[in-house]
Amino acid sequence: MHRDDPSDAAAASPFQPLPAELDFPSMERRILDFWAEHQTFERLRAKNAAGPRWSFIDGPITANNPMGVHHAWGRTYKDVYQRYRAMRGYHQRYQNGFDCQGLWLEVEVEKELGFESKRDIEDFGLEAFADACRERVDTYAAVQTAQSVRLGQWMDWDDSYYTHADGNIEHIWQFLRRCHQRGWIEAAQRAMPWCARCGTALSQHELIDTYEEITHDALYVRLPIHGRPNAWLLIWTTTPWTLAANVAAAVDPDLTYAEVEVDGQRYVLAEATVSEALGNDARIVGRVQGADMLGWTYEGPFDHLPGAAGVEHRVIPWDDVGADEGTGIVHIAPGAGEEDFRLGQELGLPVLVPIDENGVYVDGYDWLSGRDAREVAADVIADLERRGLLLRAHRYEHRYPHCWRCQEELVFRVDDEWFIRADEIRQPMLDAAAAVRWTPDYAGARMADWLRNMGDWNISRRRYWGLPLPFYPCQACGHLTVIGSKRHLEERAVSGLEQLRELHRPWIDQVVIRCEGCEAPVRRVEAVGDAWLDAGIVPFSTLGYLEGSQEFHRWYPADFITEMREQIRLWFYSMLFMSVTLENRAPYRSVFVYEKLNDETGRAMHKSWGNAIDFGEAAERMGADVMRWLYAGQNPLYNINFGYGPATDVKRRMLTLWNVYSFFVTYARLDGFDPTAPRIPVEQRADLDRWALSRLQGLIDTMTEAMEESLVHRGVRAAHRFIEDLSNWYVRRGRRRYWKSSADADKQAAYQTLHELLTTLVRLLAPVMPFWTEDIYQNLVRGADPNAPASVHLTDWPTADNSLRDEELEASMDIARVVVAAGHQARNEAGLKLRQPLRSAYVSGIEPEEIERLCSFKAHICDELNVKDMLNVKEAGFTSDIDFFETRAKLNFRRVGPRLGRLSRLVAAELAKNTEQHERIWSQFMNDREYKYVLHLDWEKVELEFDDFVFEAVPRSREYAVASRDRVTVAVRTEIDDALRREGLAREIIHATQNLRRSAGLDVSDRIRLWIDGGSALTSTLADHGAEIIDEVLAVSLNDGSPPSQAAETAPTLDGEPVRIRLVRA
RNA sequence: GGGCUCUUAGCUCAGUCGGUUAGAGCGCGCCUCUGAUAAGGGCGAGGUCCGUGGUUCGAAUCCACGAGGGCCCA
Repeated sequence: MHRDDPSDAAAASPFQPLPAELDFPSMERRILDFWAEHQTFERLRAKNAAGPRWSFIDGPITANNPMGVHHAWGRTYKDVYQRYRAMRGYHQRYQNGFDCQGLWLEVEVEKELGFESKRDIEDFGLEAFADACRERVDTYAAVQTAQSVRLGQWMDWDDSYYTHADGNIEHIWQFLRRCHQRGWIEAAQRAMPWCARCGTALSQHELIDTYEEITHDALYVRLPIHGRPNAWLLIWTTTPWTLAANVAAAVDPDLTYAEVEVDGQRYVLAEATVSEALGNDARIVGRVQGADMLGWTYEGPFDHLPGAAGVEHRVIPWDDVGADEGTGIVHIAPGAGEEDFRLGQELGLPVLVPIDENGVYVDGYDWLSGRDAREVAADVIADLERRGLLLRAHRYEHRYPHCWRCQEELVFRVDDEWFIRADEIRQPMLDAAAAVRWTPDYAGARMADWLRNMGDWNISRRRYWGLPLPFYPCQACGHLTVIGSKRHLEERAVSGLEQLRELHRPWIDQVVIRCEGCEAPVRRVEAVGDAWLDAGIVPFSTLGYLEGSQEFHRWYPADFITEMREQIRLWFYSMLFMSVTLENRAPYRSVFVYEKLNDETGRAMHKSWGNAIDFGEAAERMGADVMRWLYAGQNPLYNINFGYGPATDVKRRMLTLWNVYSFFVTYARLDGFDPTAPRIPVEQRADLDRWALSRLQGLIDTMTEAMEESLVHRGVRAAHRFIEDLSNWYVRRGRRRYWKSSADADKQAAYQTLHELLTTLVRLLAPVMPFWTEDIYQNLVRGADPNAPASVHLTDWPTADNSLRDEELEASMDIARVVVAAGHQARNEAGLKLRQPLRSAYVSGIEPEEIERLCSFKAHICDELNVKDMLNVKEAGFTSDIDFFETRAKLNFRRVGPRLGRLSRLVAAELAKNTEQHERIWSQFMNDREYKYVLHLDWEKVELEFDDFVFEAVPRSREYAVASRDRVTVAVRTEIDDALRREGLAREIIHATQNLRRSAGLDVSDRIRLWIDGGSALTSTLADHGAEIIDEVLAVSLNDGSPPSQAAETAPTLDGEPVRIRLVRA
């Protein structure tokens, strides 16, 4: 340590000292204030206003609850890429979006108001309900905005779009009108998965992931076969309520059915199911093929009720009947089952729909009427039993779908629904999707698969707070009028316009229009639209498409969008559908898809499982930058495991950078380093500097490429490696350059280089870690140069300077580090403490040119390994008889393989047999590179040249500690003579004294008076190394007079010598 | 039943153009270094690269089949 009195320099330094600890949350709050105060975001937008455009569309977040940490993942991607584009000068929209209507909202508002059914909503009043929905949107849009700001996301928050806005609705109307003009809109009866609580059908994409294991009552029911006394069809069902809708019984024509007699009654069922259904005692008295049963008729289970009367129940064929469970005879209720309905359509079966939209039996079903279908199982069982139709009932566990919003069990129900026919647009959508760049690319395949399989789009929901479908079917002429805009509505309206507050129920329902077919007055259908219409229209509605705005053509299609993978079949799909319909092309050029967020053990997060992490709490505990780094570093192919454990990991890595930063600031202050001083030309700087700057250029390229390809995690990983190198090699190797007392050019070069490395690094990391990089930038750049851009986010993205690239230097440094690692290993294995200097280290196994280049790092290697000299084997005069390693020759398969083919194995084996020759082969090549080694096999000879070999050294130690890694072998001479021993002792003393200084609470730059006593070894050590010790520990005197009684003291045993060290501040 | 995808150390994951000794981080144990360091370095334990077959001089890597997980469709 050599330090001059630093106090004046530090006081004048432009760099502020660092706090003791890196505290992300408090630093981030400070930076948020800073940005607000300086209007940094506004200045960024102004700066780029004339730049090229980069168009991004924000997928709307449902403004329904506070945002979760999974939203924060996606928002981090959005912010990272927008910030990167901003640093490259792109003009952007920065428009955030909220999803504001649909079933999501309604269900939450219902919960809030304590409602249990649609009737509660009707009683409450649609107007009041709409107001409540609106209010919830306002509340949570504000909450989510504040949270996003906290995350560091930069958006034009005052310009957010809302999908419940009239403008958004009008654009959807326009889309629907275009669909209608092409003949794609139709109302049709379909069996739909139905939520009785929500009172509406669900579409196919809402059914996914909703199956849960559940126990139901399963029934064996016997039904009398017409014309065959005492003969019964035995059917099995797990949904007793659907028996009232039975119209047929399906059998597999290829299956063999058994007639079984029990208690004088004959049952027909599939032979394979007999013992399961009737027990092992059942006696088979006859057999019949399924095909022969077709045309039988039977009496239905509820034929006596008016609602089910008058239906002829037949036995019908169906290939999908299985004998795995049940009886091989399937109860068919086309009005209450999806497959049943399809089968019924094919065969022209009647459709009985016994329940209304709330799941309640309609009139005509006697005691069932008015009762909830989900609650009648026990009574149906009792009723059947009383009427002698029940054979037995049992509990049955199976997977059954639930409503994804309210968790109620779903039923299937036939109803009139509105659809957009998909067949005509399928191919154009496939074509449009094929032109999109999907990242990762499997997402494109997924979309194509979805499109090939998509059914007609069910767009109607029997709800309230949603897009009002602009469908006006005319009772008089049958024409369907589809309104395409508010103006269109005004043109056709005959009444109700005056009360039209907004395009929502109940107001819109009051507007009556003239039919476009016959001018008769027509009312709107009551249904509202699928919420994916709301989100899908956003590329148009937010750009004034309907008004023919210029903005639309400037920003459409989007350059980039990103959301979770599930959005392929949701938002990406609905946008694509609408955009292909309106403009015949995809609304986005590239799409980035990421996976799911789980807790840190890999389990899904659920509030009820107690493993969900609140965003606000996470931001305050780990910090937004740490979260962002964690998200950005994730490989998007895999689910992310998010939690405080992984965050601690990230923070530890950040600490590495913090240490480098802190090191720089500490010494730059002491030395009064001025970053605005003239730069020392790079070619005049130390190899270490040139190496680090070269590495930096590589990092710039890697980061840039990662950002351009939307694979930021690659950049994050490269940055991580760079930070490791910066700390564990550049600073570790270079730290003495900052300590020396003279202010020479090398010291200046060291400061300049580290300053450049840090300030460039923070620009590269600014998109990922906007807060901390700003903090560092303000201190390292703005503090010293008021003319620099006011924020790191107002600087330009770094570009690599190829003149600073030196790949040879990087390669050599890599080898030097391998040599150091091998040397450490050798010393360690021999039990030689690093503090003990040794005479020499020998390096072998690498090419002569590499050795040569390595010699320029000799000082680093010697210092790291604490040896006096590093020699390569050749210059040390060793030849083939050296005794600490031997050379092995192996085949270079990469070269030899293609040439020799099958023979290469034999050659390799032959070579391995004669290891004693390897040394000779090596020296032949060393003497003459053109030498050809000829290997004689039994039947032919093979000629091998230098490049056909790989040479490596194998340790064979004696007086040397030897270790090999990669192809490098390092041997350290283990002999310790007296001079080395004294030097080792001196270093022990320095180390002990430094520890004593620290424990005595001295400052790094304090001077001391020092006293050391001990035996004769110590005396001779002080004679040889006293000056060095004085120098290192900043002593002004050694053993001068007697120490005061308050002197700090330590008395260790060093290298077997008892030593006493005392010191006081000078 | 069909499609997409994944499977590498106890955990989380790298592994480029196929090249013969498969790596990192975390965790664990031992050692070590340290006046930037809640750090760093070394060693150790820990691998059927999911399995089988094929292509190839050579397979974690390419192909086929199979198993298991995830997702999607039916």
